[in-house]
Amino acid sequence: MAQSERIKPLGRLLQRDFFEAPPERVARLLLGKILVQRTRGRKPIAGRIVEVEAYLGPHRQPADPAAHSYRGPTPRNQVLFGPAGHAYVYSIYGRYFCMNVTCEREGRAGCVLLRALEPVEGLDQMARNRGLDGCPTLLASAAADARRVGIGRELTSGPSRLCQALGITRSAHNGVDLLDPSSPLELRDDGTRAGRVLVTRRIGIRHAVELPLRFAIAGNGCVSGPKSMRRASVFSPSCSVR
DNA sequence: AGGCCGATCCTCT
DNA sequence: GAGGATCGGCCTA
Repeated sequence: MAQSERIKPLGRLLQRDFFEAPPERVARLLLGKILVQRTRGRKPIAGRIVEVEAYLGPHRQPADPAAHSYRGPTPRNQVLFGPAGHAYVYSIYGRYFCMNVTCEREGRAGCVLLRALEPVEGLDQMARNRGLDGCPTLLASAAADARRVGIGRELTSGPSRLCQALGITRSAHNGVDLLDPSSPLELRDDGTRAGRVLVTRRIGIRHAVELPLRFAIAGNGCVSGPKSMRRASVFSPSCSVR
């Protein structure tokens, strides 16, 4: 009974064909899904995906010069050219990691960057992983007030923050299959609908700045970025909120 | 609320 | 040898 109660709220594993589609499509579909991190002998850590960005493979026309795959396969990005539904984890600025989900068939390097989660399970462990456990006030209110107070933003709002909260690293997680029940990282569907979706330009890039490839659950308090990037008017009217 | 800055190191040119 | 899909602290207002 305790087992089924623990597993049920995290839903069922996603299927491969879910990811064998263009990244713009997979990005929207991933909103509301759950990322679960399992470590042997530890309780699972889980968060709901509330913000993502799509990066297009070099086979696309026009190309996406902001994508890591833009100049073709290299040792770092080879996972992107492999099969769909795997984790591409890379290090950035010497201190942090970011996690992507691979899309499309093998040979096509589209992917989706996870930019923010809403904490679902293991909030205390997230706080420890983020180094926030020195603050008793934050820890005490974390579980109950995650949505209202904003501890959720501190924990998992940002591509590197969410990796830190879930203990995701390149050495441990780059290339893992997200659809394998024995994998340390899983993507699951508990039936939650994303609702209205905010569409904007992508954050923090220098090339192809104008493309509307960032997707977030409209109004969700865990979405990252400055306030201007969390409102409905950031991009052209035709693609702001759907 | 928003802007600037430094940390810090791996990857590719 | 340059630069980056970031973050947190500090500043101004």
